[in-house]
Amino acid sequence: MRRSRSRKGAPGIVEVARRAGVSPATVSRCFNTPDSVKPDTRSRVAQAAEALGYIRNRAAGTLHNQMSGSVGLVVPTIDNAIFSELVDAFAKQLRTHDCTLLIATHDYDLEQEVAIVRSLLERRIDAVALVGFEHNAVTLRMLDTQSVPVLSIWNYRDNAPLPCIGANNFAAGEKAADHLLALGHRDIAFLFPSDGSNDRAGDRRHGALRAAERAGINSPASRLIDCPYDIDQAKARAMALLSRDAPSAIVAGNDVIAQGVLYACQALGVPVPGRVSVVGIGDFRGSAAIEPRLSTVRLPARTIGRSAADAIVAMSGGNPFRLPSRQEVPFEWIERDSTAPPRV
Amino acid sequence: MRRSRSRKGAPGIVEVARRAGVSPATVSRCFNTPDSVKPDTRSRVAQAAEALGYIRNRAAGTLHNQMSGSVGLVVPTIDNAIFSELVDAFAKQLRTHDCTLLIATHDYDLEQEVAIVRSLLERRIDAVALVGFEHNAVTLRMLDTQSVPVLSIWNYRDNAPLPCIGANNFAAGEKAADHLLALGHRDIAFLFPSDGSNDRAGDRRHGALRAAERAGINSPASRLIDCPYDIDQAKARAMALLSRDAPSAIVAGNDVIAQGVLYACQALGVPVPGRVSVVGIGDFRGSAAIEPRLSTVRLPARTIGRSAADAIVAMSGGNPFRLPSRQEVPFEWIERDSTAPPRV
DNA sequence: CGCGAAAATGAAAACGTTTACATTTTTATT
DNA sequence: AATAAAAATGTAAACGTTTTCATTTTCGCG
Repeated sequence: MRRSRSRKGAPGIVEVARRAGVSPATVSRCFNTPDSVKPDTRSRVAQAAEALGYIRNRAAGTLHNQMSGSVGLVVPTIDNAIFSELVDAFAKQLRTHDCTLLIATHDYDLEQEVAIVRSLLERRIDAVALVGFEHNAVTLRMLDTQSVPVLSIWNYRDNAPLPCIGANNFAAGEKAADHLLALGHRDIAFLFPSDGSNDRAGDRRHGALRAAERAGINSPASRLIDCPYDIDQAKARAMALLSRDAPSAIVAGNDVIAQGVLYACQALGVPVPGRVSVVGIGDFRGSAAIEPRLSTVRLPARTIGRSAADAIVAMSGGNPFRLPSRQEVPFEWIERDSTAPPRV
Repeated sequence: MRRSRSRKGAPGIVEVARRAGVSPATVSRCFNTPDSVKPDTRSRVAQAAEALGYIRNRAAGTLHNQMSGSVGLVVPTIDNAIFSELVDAFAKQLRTHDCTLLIATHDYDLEQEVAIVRSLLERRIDAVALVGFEHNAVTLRMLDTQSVPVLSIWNYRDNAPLPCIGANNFAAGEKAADHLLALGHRDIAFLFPSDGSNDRAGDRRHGALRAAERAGINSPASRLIDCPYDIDQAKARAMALLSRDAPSAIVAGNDVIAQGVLYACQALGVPVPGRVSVVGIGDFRGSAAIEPRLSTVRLPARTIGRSAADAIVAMSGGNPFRLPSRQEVPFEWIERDSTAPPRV
């Protein structure tokens, strides 16, 4: 029994070259710089490649010129409406650049992230996109040592420590709270995850709280509720809150939480927006369909995903101008039916 | 200005070898077969690698032995609760095997799938997982020529044309309908996507219809409604249906559709399950929280994802026993609050 | 101590491309 | 038609590992 050798009998560039009656170099050029080969030769090569079922081996090229044509994407999770839209858009746009996507998730565990990034680096990805700004120092150092461009996606800050493309989560949080305040609400509860490694949630929460303060409201601890991005837990937390001492309005850390809150209201027979107003952040799939239709801050996940893909391809081109140092993608307030002035 | 050369100054295996005072071969062995090197040497090497910040280049290894340590996963989309759980579990389990995931989506377009698989093959993935059984012949031929193992995931059939791991979607459809029939419903509407390339949905639909037939019900065309896996569209379709001529029960092609149906009922003030019973298929995140809590057939996405990851790693080991020819993962009927006997 | 076997290591040849450079062919210009 | 310049192609040397085979070191045991 021999070793695994040439993938069974799959032909290489030299077989194609032989069949087309040219040198391997010419075949290579047909794929990489087609304009540099005579149309006639080109078609002979194409025909030979087709006949042989040739599929080039990018690993060989990668070895030679350090470009793999793949980029890495590291997200906390995709098992959640939060990121799936972003990832989907990113993946699709990447394909238009003939670039493949290596993806990995770490469940908000930054230790895992280190291992993941190392693994991506071993595969010589051309660039990597990470969600948010909170990262292990080791992660960042490795990336730097290997001089692999990094792009932080999803969140945006004026003073971001990394090139980034995303929405201003602080402002989004402000916006959500401001809407409620403008309607006249004074007793507002905030349901946000507190996870320290989640800077997006942190920014939103700070933004919302800042808005409340600005309006002269000092929220007691009982109005600041810790809640993960999980619909079941959100529903449970909201039911506890509502059956004890319902506020007149609730700001949810994202639409998943808002959805849980809405279900809690239904379960308890609390009218929305009659008795309680609810705002979300994100505008996920389904937020426009839920009853009552959810008022929320739309974070343009697809736009971010697409721009990020374009940017990362540009960055990985070895381009010295690591282009989009920072790009803020605007969000939008979407008013629907889950908010109204407080009962007097 | 030179070409891109050795990634800036990132050290290679020979630098590590020099620093540790051993040959490159020994360094290589430290990573691949640590037991074959003396503990003392091993630690010297580890130390040198650490000091230099060495990250091995798998492309080089791939070139040599045809194993990349990456597998491909091709799904229609991840922008949807349907697959995100599956993909997430698959990705996580793969990491436990120190294997990376190349992912791509084709939006139910089998032409795209061909291009995607070619692109994955160029990166020399060790195996590839595809969703379902419907694939372009070219796709399958390429895979065969390159002798790359394929695993079909998500759906299961006794006579599947490919090794597969998944749930029996036909039986799941039967189960959903049977529950309604057992409750005494005779006027049932079916909301399913009809997309020809979606064998999972097709199987479910056939299963549900078969169950109805078996009960002596011959559903008129007006009860067979075409509906994509999209919550907004499902809601719209359901509103049209309910406001015209409401059936006593609805089988939804999956939980996303069911969710839309439930929202439609709320929007119209149709009591569930009082006036209309609704069953879903899938048991997605949120189906247990929605009001009324959705009765559904739980398809164990995470279990499938995990098993599929294990299986594909086993298959890519060059193992001649392409192990799990077919593996059926059982589903489970989850009865909650959206179903009841018909009003008399 | 010495011997043979086993374990650890080293030397060097792959692996399948890409690309700088050399060479040949084509084209444009006179 | 001759020639210079441009375009097309070929030659061969990388790229950074892994692995076979050969060599050296270590070990067990008489």
